[in-house]
Amino acid sequence: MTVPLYQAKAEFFRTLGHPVRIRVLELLRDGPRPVRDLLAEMDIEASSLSQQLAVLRRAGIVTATREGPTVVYALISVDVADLLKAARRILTDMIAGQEELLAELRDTESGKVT
Amino acid sequence: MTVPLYQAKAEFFRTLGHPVRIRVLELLRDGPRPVRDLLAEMDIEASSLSQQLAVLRRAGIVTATREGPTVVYALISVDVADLLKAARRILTDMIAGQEELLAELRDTESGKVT
DNA sequence: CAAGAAGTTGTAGAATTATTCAATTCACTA
DNA sequence: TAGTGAATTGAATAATTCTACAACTTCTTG
Repeated sequence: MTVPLYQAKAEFFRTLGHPVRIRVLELLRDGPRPVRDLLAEMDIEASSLSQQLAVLRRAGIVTATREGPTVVYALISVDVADLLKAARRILTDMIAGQEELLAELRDTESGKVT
Repeated sequence: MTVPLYQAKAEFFRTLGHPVRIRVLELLRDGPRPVRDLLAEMDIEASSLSQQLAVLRRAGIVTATREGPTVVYALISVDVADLLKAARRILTDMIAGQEELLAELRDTESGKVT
């Protein structure tokens, strides 16, 4: 094998590490969509979106197929949806943890020493 | 809320996007471990490892607790393990796909037109 | 207290990524 | 075939992140 798996994994995660790319993947979770559609949900310029789509394409996470004048994107694997779900779970846990911490700090500040 | 969720997600993935950090998380999957232990499995300098541990700490993905002269790291959430598993699934699918493609190319090259 | 082991931090320079805007391709239709 | 909508590409600049090394902190033990 050329690239150790943990390095491939790191590259893969790095590919996901961009707000626009995440949004694209989340939109594609509900099925394939033309670029125009993605663009409509996103308030960025077409070329910026295209740059990010290219990153996802190069990484092999999505596929693009031309249909006449429009290009339709899709996830290569539905497993990507699971991954995003797992990430959300972790994040909500983390945020909940932070809120607890915050609440604790508030209480402490107002005199109650815990 | 301050930061939209998709941005938090992107940051989270970006945090995972480094080979050393991935290895650390994989090692921590089996339970908490002292830095010394991690270091032994990794063939990098202590300071480099420390840098990456700091990234994970700041992101709140791991916790560090001092126990005498050593510092023990642990995952904040076991869900992180699920995430890594999901990632492996996707990657192995992708690699399998590439191999198929490769095989196809090989066949084509040797005369068989598909 | 001095010395050593275990980790962490600061930081400078190199390397990657992001962002933006103009130019380009491709497909369709008047 | 000229024009238009849809999307991509190229390339320059700005911003982040990596890497490596030296200095530093903490704890422990002689």
